[in-house]
Amino acid sequence: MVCGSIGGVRRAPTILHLDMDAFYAAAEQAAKPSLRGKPVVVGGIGPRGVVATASYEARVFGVRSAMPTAQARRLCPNAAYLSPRFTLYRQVSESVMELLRALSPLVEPLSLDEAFVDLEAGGVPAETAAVRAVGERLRRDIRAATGLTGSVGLAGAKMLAKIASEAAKPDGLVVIEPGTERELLGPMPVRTLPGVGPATAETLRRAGIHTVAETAEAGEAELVRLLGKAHGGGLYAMALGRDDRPVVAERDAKSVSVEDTFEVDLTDRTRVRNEVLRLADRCVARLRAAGRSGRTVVIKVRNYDFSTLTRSETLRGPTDDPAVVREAAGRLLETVDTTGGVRLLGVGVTGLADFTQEDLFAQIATEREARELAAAGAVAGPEAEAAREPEPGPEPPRRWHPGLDVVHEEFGAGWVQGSGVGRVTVRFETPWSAPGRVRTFAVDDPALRPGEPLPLRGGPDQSSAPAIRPKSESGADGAGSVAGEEISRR
DNA sequence: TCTGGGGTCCTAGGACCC
DNA sequence: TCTGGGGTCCTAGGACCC
Repeated sequence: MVCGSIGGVRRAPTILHLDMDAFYAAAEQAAKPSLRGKPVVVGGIGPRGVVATASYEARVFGVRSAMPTAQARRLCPNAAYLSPRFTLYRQVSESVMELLRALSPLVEPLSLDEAFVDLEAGGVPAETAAVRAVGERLRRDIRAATGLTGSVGLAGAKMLAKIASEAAKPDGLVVIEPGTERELLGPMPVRTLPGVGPATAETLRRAGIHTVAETAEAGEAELVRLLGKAHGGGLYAMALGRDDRPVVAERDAKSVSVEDTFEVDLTDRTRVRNEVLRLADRCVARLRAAGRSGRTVVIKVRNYDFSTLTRSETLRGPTDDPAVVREAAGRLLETVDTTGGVRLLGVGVTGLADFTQEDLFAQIATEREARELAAAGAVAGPEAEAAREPEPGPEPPRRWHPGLDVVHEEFGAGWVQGSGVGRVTVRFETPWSAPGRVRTFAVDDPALRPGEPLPLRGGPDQSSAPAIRPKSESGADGAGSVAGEEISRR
Protein backbone atom coordinates (compact mmCIF):
# COMPACT_ATOMS: atom_id res chain seq x y z
CA MET A 1 0.00 0.00 0.00
CA VAL A 2 1.14 3.50 -0.77
CA CYS A 3 2.36 5.24 2.34
CA GLY A 4 -0.03 7.99 3.43
CA SER A 5 -3.17 6.68 1.76
CA ILE A 6 -5.91 4.11 2.32
CA GLY A 7 -7.84 2.98 -0.75
CA GLY A 8 -6.31 5.92 -2.59
CA VAL A 9 -7.69 8.39 -0.05
CA ARG A 10 -5.01 10.37 1.75
CA ARG A 11 -4.71 10.29 5.49
CA ALA A 12 -4.90 14.08 5.59
CA PRO A 13 -7.37 16.35 3.72
CA THR A 14 -4.75 17.87 1.43
CA ILE A 15 -6.79 18.02 -1.77
CA LEU A 16 -8.60 21.33 -2.11
CA HIS A 17 -11.55 22.01 -4.41
CA LEU A 18 -12.53 25.61 -5.05
CA ASP A 19 -15.91 26.47 -6.54
CA MET A 20 -16.84 30.11 -7.01
CA ASP A 21 -20.39 30.96 -5.89
CA ALA A 22 -22.86 31.68 -8.73
CA PHE A 23 -19.82 32.82 -10.66
CA TYR A 24 -21.16 34.62 -13.75
CA ALA A 25 -24.01 36.26 -11.85
CA ALA A 26 -21.73 37.27 -8.99
CA ALA A 27 -19.23 38.81 -11.42
CA GLU A 28 -22.05 40.84 -12.97
CA GLN A 29 -23.18 42.02 -9.55
CA ALA A 30 -19.63 43.05 -8.70
CA ALA A 31 -19.40 44.96 -11.98
CA LYS A 32 -22.85 46.58 -11.73
CA PRO A 33 -23.54 48.15 -8.32
CA SER A 34 -27.25 48.56 -9.02
CA LEU A 35 -27.64 44.76 -9.26
CA ARG A 36 -26.10 43.88 -5.89
CA GLY A 37 -28.58 42.09 -3.66
CA LYS A 38 -31.01 41.69 -6.59
CA PRO A 39 -31.96 38.66 -8.69
CA VAL A 40 -29.64 38.34 -11.69
CA VAL A 41 -29.83 35.69 -14.42
CA VAL A 42 -26.98 35.23 -16.91
CA GLY A 43 -27.54 33.16 -20.02
CA GLY A 44 -29.07 33.03 -23.48
CA ILE A 45 -31.37 36.00 -23.98
CA GLY A 46 -33.03 34.81 -27.19
CA PRO A 47 -36.23 32.77 -27.50
CA ARG A 48 -34.25 29.52 -27.25
CA GLY A 49 -31.82 30.59 -24.57
CA VAL A 50 -31.11 28.74 -21.33
CA VAL A 51 -29.86 29.93 -17.95
CA ALA A 52 -26.11 29.64 -17.38
CA THR A 53 -26.06 31.00 -13.83
CA ALA A 54 -28.67 32.48 -11.50
CA SER A 55 -27.71 34.62 -8.51
CA TYR A 56 -28.81 33.29 -5.13
CA GLU A 57 -31.50 35.99 -5.05
CA ALA A 58 -32.95 34.51 -8.28
CA ARG A 59 -32.66 30.92 -7.03
CA VAL A 60 -35.14 31.79 -4.27
CA PHE A 61 -37.73 32.02 -7.08
CA GLY A 62 -36.79 28.58 -8.40
CA VAL A 63 -34.52 29.72 -11.23
CA ARG A 64 -31.82 27.14 -11.97
CA SER A 65 -28.94 26.54 -14.35
CA ALA A 66 -29.90 24.85 -17.66
CA MET A 67 -33.50 26.02 -17.35
CA PRO A 68 -34.99 27.67 -20.46
CA THR A 69 -34.73 31.44 -20.01
CA ALA A 70 -38.41 31.75 -20.97
CA GLN A 71 -39.33 29.65 -17.94
CA ALA A 72 -37.01 31.67 -15.70
CA ARG A 73 -38.74 34.87 -16.84
CA ARG A 74 -42.08 33.48 -15.74
CA LEU A 75 -40.69 32.46 -12.34
CA CYS A 76 -38.79 35.66 -11.76
CA PRO A 77 -39.94 38.47 -14.07
CA ASN A 78 -38.13 41.17 -12.12
CA ALA A 79 -34.65 39.70 -12.40
CA ALA A 80 -32.00 41.34 -14.57
CA TYR A 81 -31.46 39.08 -17.62
CA LEU A 82 -27.95 39.47 -18.99
CA SER A 83 -25.92 38.00 -21.85
CA PRO A 84 -22.68 36.38 -20.70
CA ARG A 85 -19.46 38.45 -20.93
CA PHE A 86 -16.76 35.82 -21.12
CA THR A 87 -13.99 38.39 -21.43
CA LEU A 88 -14.79 39.57 -17.91
CA TYR A 89 -15.20 36.04 -16.51
CA ARG A 90 -11.85 34.98 -18.00
CA GLN A 91 -10.14 38.00 -16.42
CA VAL A 92 -11.60 37.24 -12.99
CA SER A 93 -10.86 33.53 -13.39
CA GLU A 94 -7.23 34.23 -14.23
CA SER A 95 -6.73 36.27 -11.06
CA VAL A 96 -8.29 33.47 -8.99
CA MET A 97 -6.16 30.78 -10.66
CA GLU A 98 -3.10 32.90 -9.91
CA LEU A 99 -3.94 32.74 -6.21
CA LEU A 100 -4.29 28.96 -6.49
CA ARG A 101 -0.93 28.58 -8.23
CA ALA A 102 0.65 30.44 -5.33
CA LEU A 103 -0.48 27.54 -3.11
CA SER A 104 0.89 24.68 -5.18
CA PRO A 105 2.36 23.85 -8.58
CA LEU A 106 -0.36 21.21 -8.95
CA VAL A 107 -3.51 23.12 -9.95
CA GLU A 108 -6.13 21.46 -12.17
CA PRO A 109 -8.74 23.89 -13.52
CA LEU A 110 -12.08 22.24 -14.39
CA SER A 111 -13.73 25.36 -15.77
CA LEU A 112 -13.50 29.13 -15.35
CA ASP A 113 -14.83 28.92 -11.79
CA GLU A 114 -13.60 25.61 -10.46
CA ALA A 115 -10.28 23.90 -9.74
CA PHE A 116 -8.51 21.24 -7.71
CA VAL A 117 -5.29 22.04 -5.85
CA ASP A 118 -2.89 19.46 -4.41
CA LEU A 119 -1.76 21.14 -1.19
CA GLU A 120 0.65 18.34 -0.33
CA ALA A 121 2.58 19.10 -3.52
CA GLY A 122 2.63 22.72 -2.39
CA GLY A 123 4.38 21.81 0.84
CA VAL A 124 1.43 22.47 3.16
CA PRO A 125 1.78 20.32 6.31
CA ALA A 126 -0.50 17.27 6.10
CA GLU A 127 -2.63 18.32 9.07
CA THR A 128 -6.23 19.41 9.21
CA ALA A 129 -5.49 22.66 11.04
CA ALA A 130 -2.89 23.69 8.48
CA VAL A 131 -4.98 22.96 5.38
CA ARG A 132 -8.02 24.63 6.94
CA ALA A 133 -5.99 27.78 7.56
CA VAL A 134 -4.79 27.74 3.94
CA GLY A 135 -8.37 27.35 2.71
CA GLU A 136 -9.68 30.20 4.83
CA ARG A 137 -6.85 32.49 3.78
CA LEU A 138 -7.52 31.62 0.14
CA ARG A 139 -11.17 32.62 0.52
CA ARG A 140 -10.15 35.97 2.03
CA ASP A 141 -7.60 36.56 -0.72
CA ILE A 142 -10.15 35.79 -3.44
CA ARG A 143 -12.60 38.22 -1.91
CA ALA A 144 -9.93 40.91 -1.67
CA ALA A 145 -8.71 40.38 -5.23
CA THR A 146 -12.10 40.05 -6.96
CA GLY A 147 -14.88 41.02 -4.54
CA LEU A 148 -16.41 37.57 -5.13
CA THR A 149 -16.94 34.64 -2.79
CA GLY A 150 -15.83 31.09 -3.33
CA SER A 151 -16.51 27.87 -1.45
CA VAL A 152 -13.75 25.46 -0.49
CA GLY A 153 -13.84 21.72 0.07
CA LEU A 154 -10.92 19.87 1.65
CA ALA A 155 -10.59 16.09 1.71
CA GLY A 156 -8.24 13.22 1.01
CA ALA A 157 -9.56 12.62 -2.52
CA LYS A 158 -10.86 14.65 -5.44
CA MET A 159 -14.41 13.32 -5.36
CA LEU A 160 -14.69 14.03 -1.63
CA ALA A 161 -13.22 17.53 -1.94
CA LYS A 162 -15.81 18.33 -4.60
CA ILE A 163 -18.66 17.03 -2.46
CA ALA A 164 -17.28 19.08 0.43
CA SER A 165 -17.22 22.35 -1.54
CA GLU A 166 -20.80 21.69 -2.67
CA ALA A 167 -21.80 21.25 0.97
CA ALA A 168 -19.94 24.47 1.84
CA LYS A 169 -21.93 26.64 -0.58
CA PRO A 170 -22.38 29.49 -0.54
CA ASP A 171 -19.37 31.27 0.89
CA GLY A 172 -18.15 28.50 3.17
CA LEU A 173 -15.50 25.87 3.84
CA VAL A 174 -16.01 22.21 4.68
CA VAL A 175 -13.39 19.62 5.63
CA ILE A 176 -14.07 15.92 5.31
CA GLU A 177 -11.84 14.16 7.81
CA PRO A 178 -10.28 11.03 6.35
CA GLY A 179 -11.91 8.01 7.97
CA THR A 180 -15.34 9.64 8.16
CA GLU A 181 -16.21 9.53 4.45
CA ARG A 182 -18.27 6.30 4.36
CA GLU A 183 -20.37 7.38 7.30
CA LEU A 184 -20.89 10.77 5.70
CA LEU A 185 -21.66 9.54 2.17
CA GLY A 186 -23.82 6.57 3.13
CA PRO A 187 -27.18 8.32 3.56
CA MET A 188 -26.67 10.72 0.63
CA PRO A 189 -28.64 10.26 -2.59
CA VAL A 190 -26.59 8.45 -5.23
CA ARG A 191 -26.95 11.55 -7.41
CA THR A 192 -24.42 13.24 -5.09
CA LEU A 193 -21.61 11.19 -6.63
CA PRO A 194 -19.93 12.86 -9.60
CA GLY A 195 -20.75 11.02 -12.82
CA VAL A 196 -24.25 10.02 -11.73
CA GLY A 197 -26.68 11.95 -13.89
CA PRO A 198 -30.37 11.49 -14.66
CA ALA A 199 -29.93 8.32 -16.76
CA THR A 200 -27.67 6.50 -14.28
CA ALA A 201 -29.84 7.55 -11.34
CA GLU A 202 -32.92 6.13 -13.12
CA THR A 203 -31.17 2.83 -13.90
CA LEU A 204 -30.15 2.53 -10.25
CA ARG A 205 -33.58 3.54 -8.99
CA ARG A 206 -35.19 0.74 -11.01
CA ALA A 207 -32.76 -1.65 -9.30
CA GLY A 208 -33.85 -0.32 -5.92
CA ILE A 209 -30.67 1.66 -5.32
CA HIS A 210 -31.22 5.20 -4.01
CA THR A 211 -28.39 6.03 -1.61
CA VAL A 212 -24.62 5.79 -1.66
CA ALA A 213 -24.80 3.08 1.03
CA GLU A 214 -27.17 1.01 -1.11
CA THR A 215 -24.80 1.45 -4.04
CA ALA A 216 -21.94 0.00 -2.01
CA GLU A 217 -24.15 -2.86 -0.78
CA ALA A 218 -25.16 -3.76 -4.35
CA GLY A 219 -21.60 -4.91 -4.99
CA GLU A 220 -19.28 -4.32 -7.91
CA ALA A 221 -20.55 -7.21 -10.08
CA GLU A 222 -24.13 -5.94 -9.95
CA LEU A 223 -23.12 -2.34 -10.74
CA VAL A 224 -21.03 -3.50 -13.70
CA ARG A 225 -24.00 -5.54 -14.96
CA LEU A 226 -26.27 -2.48 -14.70
CA LEU A 227 -23.91 0.23 -15.96
CA GLY A 228 -21.02 -1.35 -17.82
CA LYS A 229 -17.43 -2.01 -16.90
CA ALA A 230 -15.95 1.45 -16.53
CA HIS A 231 -18.94 3.25 -15.08
CA GLY A 232 -20.02 0.43 -12.78
CA GLY A 233 -16.53 -0.19 -11.47
CA GLY A 234 -15.88 3.51 -10.95
CA LEU A 235 -19.17 4.01 -9.17
CA TYR A 236 -18.51 1.11 -6.80
CA ALA A 237 -15.13 2.59 -5.84
CA MET A 238 -16.67 6.00 -5.24
CA ALA A 239 -19.49 4.58 -3.14
CA LEU A 240 -16.83 3.12 -0.86
CA GLY A 241 -15.15 6.53 -0.73
CA ARG A 242 -12.23 5.23 -2.79
CA ASP A 243 -10.74 7.62 -5.31
CA ASP A 244 -7.04 7.70 -6.16
CA ARG A 245 -7.15 10.02 -9.18
CA PRO A 246 -4.23 12.45 -8.98
CA VAL A 247 -4.50 16.20 -9.44
CA VAL A 248 -3.18 16.83 -12.96
CA ALA A 249 -2.02 20.26 -14.04
CA GLU A 250 -2.56 21.50 -17.61
CA ARG A 251 -4.11 18.90 -19.84
CA ASP A 252 -4.08 19.53 -23.57
CA ALA A 253 -7.46 19.99 -25.24
CA LYS A 254 -8.56 16.98 -27.29
CA SER A 255 -11.12 18.68 -29.49
CA VAL A 256 -12.32 22.09 -30.61
CA SER A 257 -15.89 22.74 -31.72
CA VAL A 258 -18.38 25.52 -32.38
CA GLU A 259 -22.13 25.33 -32.72
CA ASP A 260 -25.11 27.61 -33.19
CA THR A 261 -28.76 27.20 -32.33
CA PHE A 262 -30.95 29.26 -34.65
CA GLU A 263 -33.84 31.33 -33.39
CA VAL A 264 -35.96 29.81 -36.16
CA ASP A 265 -35.33 26.40 -37.73
CA LEU A 266 -33.42 26.53 -41.01
CA THR A 267 -35.14 24.90 -43.97
CA ASP A 268 -33.30 26.39 -46.95
CA ARG A 269 -30.58 23.95 -48.00
CA THR A 270 -28.25 26.66 -49.31
CA ARG A 271 -28.56 28.56 -46.06
CA VAL A 272 -27.81 25.38 -44.09
CA ARG A 273 -24.73 24.81 -46.19
CA ASN A 274 -23.50 28.37 -45.78
CA GLU A 275 -23.93 28.17 -42.02
CA VAL A 276 -21.87 24.97 -41.92
CA LEU A 277 -19.09 26.67 -43.89
CA ARG A 278 -19.17 29.68 -41.57
CA LEU A 279 -18.96 27.39 -38.54
CA ALA A 280 -16.02 25.57 -40.13
CA ASP A 281 -14.19 28.90 -40.45
CA ARG A 282 -14.92 29.81 -36.84
CA CYS A 283 -13.76 26.39 -35.69
CA VAL A 284 -10.49 26.66 -37.59
CA ALA A 285 -9.91 30.17 -36.23
CA ARG A 286 -10.09 28.77 -32.69
CA LEU A 287 -7.92 25.79 -33.65
CA ARG A 288 -5.23 28.06 -35.07
CA ALA A 289 -5.40 30.45 -32.14
CA ALA A 290 -4.56 27.45 -29.94
CA GLY A 291 -1.65 26.51 -32.24
CA ARG A 292 -3.14 23.09 -32.93
CA SER A 293 -4.23 21.02 -35.90
CA GLY A 294 -6.68 18.15 -36.09
CA ARG A 295 -7.29 15.05 -38.16
CA THR A 296 -11.01 14.30 -37.75
CA VAL A 297 -13.74 16.72 -38.82
CA VAL A 298 -17.16 16.34 -37.18
CA ILE A 299 -20.44 18.00 -38.01
CA LYS A 300 -23.47 18.02 -35.74
CA VAL A 301 -27.06 18.50 -36.83
CA ARG A 302 -29.99 18.95 -34.46
CA ASN A 303 -33.35 18.62 -36.19
CA TYR A 304 -36.60 20.46 -35.59
CA ASP A 305 -37.66 17.61 -33.23
CA PHE A 306 -34.41 17.85 -31.19
CA SER A 307 -33.11 14.56 -32.59
CA THR A 308 -29.36 14.99 -33.00
CA LEU A 309 -26.81 13.26 -35.17
CA THR A 310 -23.11 13.56 -35.91
CA ARG A 311 -21.08 12.66 -38.99
CA SER A 312 -17.31 12.50 -38.98
CA GLU A 313 -14.48 12.04 -41.43
CA THR A 314 -10.85 11.32 -40.62
CA LEU A 315 -8.28 12.91 -42.92
CA ARG A 316 -4.94 11.41 -43.84
CA GLY A 317 -3.13 13.91 -41.67
CA PRO A 318 -3.83 16.75 -39.26
CA THR A 319 -4.84 20.08 -40.73
CA ASP A 320 -5.57 23.63 -39.70
CA ASP A 321 -6.45 24.74 -43.21
CA PRO A 322 -9.88 26.38 -43.42
CA ALA A 323 -10.41 25.15 -46.99
CA VAL A 324 -9.80 21.54 -45.98
CA VAL A 325 -12.13 21.72 -42.99
CA ARG A 326 -14.81 23.53 -45.00
CA GLU A 327 -14.73 20.91 -47.73
CA ALA A 328 -14.85 18.01 -45.28
CA ALA A 329 -17.74 19.62 -43.40
CA GLY A 330 -19.54 20.25 -46.68
CA ARG A 331 -19.08 16.62 -47.77
CA LEU A 332 -20.41 15.38 -44.44
CA LEU A 333 -23.47 17.60 -44.74
CA GLU A 334 -24.29 15.94 -48.08
CA THR A 335 -24.98 12.71 -46.16
CA VAL A 336 -27.61 14.30 -43.93
CA ASP A 337 -31.30 14.82 -44.67
CA THR A 338 -32.33 18.25 -43.39
CA THR A 339 -35.73 18.59 -45.04
CA GLY A 340 -37.66 18.74 -41.76
CA GLY A 341 -35.80 21.84 -40.59
CA VAL A 342 -32.57 22.32 -38.68
CA ARG A 343 -32.43 23.75 -35.18
CA LEU A 344 -28.68 23.58 -34.55
CA LEU A 345 -25.52 23.11 -36.59
CA GLY A 346 -22.03 22.44 -35.29
CA VAL A 347 -18.55 21.82 -36.66
CA GLY A 348 -15.69 20.36 -34.67
CA VAL A 349 -12.19 18.99 -35.08
CA THR A 350 -10.77 16.16 -32.97
CA GLY A 351 -7.63 14.08 -33.02
CA LEU A 352 -5.66 17.20 -32.18
CA ALA A 353 -1.92 17.36 -32.60
CA ASP A 354 0.64 20.06 -32.21
CA PHE A 355 1.77 20.99 -35.65
CA THR A 356 4.90 19.17 -36.77
CA GLN A 357 6.87 18.95 -39.99
CA GLU A 358 5.60 15.42 -40.64
CA ASP A 359 2.03 16.60 -40.34
CA LEU A 360 2.72 19.22 -42.98
CA PHE A 361 3.39 16.61 -45.67
CA ALA A 362 0.26 14.66 -44.82
CA GLN A 363 -1.74 17.85 -44.83
CA ILE A 364 -0.46 18.87 -48.27
CA ALA A 365 -1.49 15.47 -49.62
CA THR A 366 -4.94 15.80 -48.10
CA GLU A 367 -5.42 19.23 -49.56
CA ARG A 368 -4.35 18.10 -53.01
CA GLU A 369 -6.73 15.18 -52.76
CA ALA A 370 -9.60 17.46 -51.83
CA ARG A 371 -8.81 19.85 -54.68
CA GLU A 372 -8.67 16.98 -57.16
CA LEU A 373 -12.00 15.71 -55.92
CA ALA A 374 -13.52 19.13 -56.32
CA ALA A 375 -12.04 19.52 -59.79
CA ALA A 376 -13.36 16.09 -60.76
CA GLY A 377 -16.88 17.37 -60.20
CA ALA A 378 -17.59 15.91 -56.78
CA VAL A 379 -18.61 19.45 -55.90
CA ALA A 380 -20.26 21.08 -58.89
CA GLY A 381 -23.20 23.08 -60.13
CA PRO A 382 -25.34 24.67 -57.42
CA GLU A 383 -23.21 22.99 -54.77
CA ALA A 384 -20.10 24.77 -55.98
CA GLU A 385 -22.07 27.97 -55.83
CA ALA A 386 -23.03 27.31 -52.23
CA ALA A 387 -19.49 26.29 -51.34
CA ARG A 388 -18.16 29.76 -52.00
CA GLU A 389 -17.24 32.12 -49.20
CA PRO A 390 -20.48 33.50 -47.75
CA GLU A 391 -20.85 37.16 -48.60
CA PRO A 392 -20.14 39.41 -45.62
CA GLY A 393 -23.01 41.65 -46.76
CA PRO A 394 -23.74 45.13 -45.46
CA GLU A 395 -22.90 46.06 -41.86
CA PRO A 396 -25.58 44.38 -39.71
CA PRO A 397 -27.54 46.65 -37.38
CA ARG A 398 -25.77 46.94 -34.02
CA ARG A 399 -27.16 44.57 -31.38
CA TRP A 400 -27.29 46.06 -27.90
CA HIS A 401 -27.44 42.89 -25.81
CA PRO A 402 -28.48 43.45 -22.22
CA GLY A 403 -25.48 43.52 -19.91
CA LEU A 404 -22.90 44.64 -22.47
CA ASP A 405 -20.44 47.40 -21.67
CA VAL A 406 -20.84 50.71 -23.44
CA VAL A 407 -19.16 54.10 -23.36
CA HIS A 408 -21.00 57.38 -23.99
CA GLU A 409 -19.07 60.47 -25.03
CA GLU A 410 -20.73 62.62 -22.40
CA PHE A 411 -21.83 60.23 -19.64
CA GLY A 412 -18.90 57.78 -19.63
CA ALA A 413 -18.95 54.06 -18.90
CA GLY A 414 -22.15 52.08 -18.41
CA TRP A 415 -24.02 48.98 -19.49
CA VAL A 416 -27.03 48.14 -21.61
CA GLN A 417 -30.09 47.59 -19.45
CA GLY A 418 -32.44 46.92 -22.34
CA SER A 419 -33.30 47.81 -25.90
CA GLY A 420 -36.20 47.76 -28.28
CA VAL A 421 -38.27 49.88 -30.68
CA GLY A 422 -35.20 51.80 -31.81
CA ARG A 423 -34.14 52.77 -28.28
CA VAL A 424 -31.46 51.52 -25.92
CA THR A 425 -31.47 52.07 -22.16
CA VAL A 426 -28.09 52.46 -20.48
CA ARG A 427 -27.21 52.55 -16.79
CA PHE A 428 -24.13 54.63 -16.08
CA GLU A 429 -22.13 53.06 -13.28
CA THR A 430 -18.80 51.27 -12.77
CA PRO A 431 -17.64 48.50 -10.42
CA TRP A 432 -16.36 51.10 -7.96
CA SER A 433 -19.11 53.71 -8.26
CA ALA A 434 -22.39 54.06 -6.42
CA PRO A 435 -25.48 52.67 -8.21
CA GLY A 436 -25.93 54.80 -11.30
CA ARG A 437 -28.62 56.55 -13.28
CA VAL A 438 -30.46 55.28 -16.33
CA ARG A 439 -30.67 57.17 -19.65
CA THR A 440 -32.26 56.26 -22.95
CA PHE A 441 -30.81 56.82 -26.43
CA ALA A 442 -31.60 56.03 -30.03
CA VAL A 443 -29.97 52.70 -30.98
CA ASP A 444 -27.89 54.49 -33.63
CA ASP A 445 -26.81 57.38 -31.38
CA PRO A 446 -23.28 58.16 -32.59
CA ALA A 447 -22.16 59.17 -29.09
CA LEU A 448 -22.69 55.60 -27.88
CA ARG A 449 -20.19 52.83 -28.60
CA PRO A 450 -19.41 49.34 -27.28
CA GLY A 451 -16.98 49.27 -24.35
CA GLU A 452 -14.63 46.86 -22.62
CA PRO A 453 -15.25 45.21 -19.24
CA LEU A 454 -13.75 47.26 -16.41
CA PRO A 455 -11.64 45.50 -13.78
CA LEU A 456 -13.67 44.67 -10.66
CA ARG A 457 -10.92 45.95 -8.39
CA GLY A 458 -8.37 48.72 -8.63
CA GLY A 459 -10.68 51.46 -9.87
CA PRO A 460 -9.90 55.17 -9.40
CA ASP A 461 -11.24 55.58 -5.86
CA GLN A 462 -10.10 52.24 -4.50
CA SER A 463 -6.99 51.61 -2.48
CA SER A 464 -4.51 49.06 -3.74
CA ALA A 465 -5.39 46.68 -0.90
CA PRO A 466 -9.16 46.59 -0.54
CA ALA A 467 -9.19 43.99 2.22
CA ILE A 468 -12.50 45.10 3.71
CA ARG A 469 -15.62 44.73 1.66
CA PRO A 470 -17.94 47.74 1.59
CA LYS A 471 -21.42 47.16 3.04
CA SER A 472 -22.99 47.79 -0.36
CA GLU A 473 -21.33 44.66 -1.74
CA SER A 474 -22.62 42.26 0.85
CA GLY A 475 -25.20 40.66 -1.46
CA ALA A 476 -23.75 37.21 -0.94
CA ASP A 477 -24.23 37.51 2.81
CA GLY A 478 -27.95 37.97 2.34
CA ALA A 479 -27.90 34.74 0.34
CA GLY A 480 -27.10 32.94 3.60
CA SER A 481 -30.84 32.64 4.11
CA VAL A 482 -31.00 30.04 1.36
CA ALA A 483 -27.96 28.09 2.53
CA GLY A 484 -30.12 25.13 3.49
CA GLU A 485 -31.79 24.74 0.13
CA GLU A 486 -31.14 21.74 -2.06
CA ILE A 487 -28.33 22.68 -4.41
CA SER A 488 -29.53 22.09 -7.94
CA ARG A 489 -27.87 19.37 -9.96
CA ARG A 490 -27.41 19.64 -13.67
C1' DT B 1 -41.49 24.52 -20.00
C1' DC B 2 -39.32 23.19 -24.33
C1' DT B 3 -34.77 22.38 -23.98
C1' DG B 4 -27.05 26.58 -24.98
C1' DG B 5 -22.32 25.88 -25.91
C1' DG B 6 -18.09 23.99 -24.80
C1' DG B 7 -15.99 19.98 -23.56
C1' DT B 8 -14.68 14.69 -21.70
C1' DC B 9 -15.14 9.80 -21.54
C1' DC B 10 -17.25 5.28 -22.69
C1' DT B 11 -19.45 1.67 -25.63
C1' DA B 12 -20.16 -1.03 -29.58
C1' DG B 13 -19.83 -2.73 -34.20
C1' DG B 14 -17.22 -3.33 -38.38
C1' DA B 15 -12.87 -3.17 -40.99
C1' DC B 16 -8.45 -4.66 -41.18
C1' DC B 17 -4.15 -6.87 -39.82
C1' DC B 18 -1.36 -10.44 -37.75
C1' DT C 1 -13.37 -26.70 -45.25
C1' DC C 2 -14.47 -24.36 -41.33
C1' DT C 3 -13.35 -21.38 -37.97
C1' DG C 4 -9.52 -18.52 -34.24
C1' DG C 5 -8.38 -14.46 -31.20
C1' DG C 6 -6.37 -10.05 -30.25
C1' DG C 7 -5.33 -5.35 -31.29
C1' DT C 8 -6.13 -0.97 -33.43
C1' DC C 9 -8.64 2.35 -36.02
C1' DC C 10 -12.86 4.50 -37.44
C1' DT C 11 -17.66 5.89 -36.87
C1' DA C 12 -21.92 6.97 -34.25
C1' DG C 13 -24.26 7.69 -30.27
C1' DG C 14 -24.97 8.66 -25.44
C1' DA C 15 -24.10 10.16 -20.60
C1' DC C 16 -22.20 13.57 -18.04
C1' DC C 17 -19.97 17.99 -16.45
C1' DC C 18 -19.81 23.17 -16.01
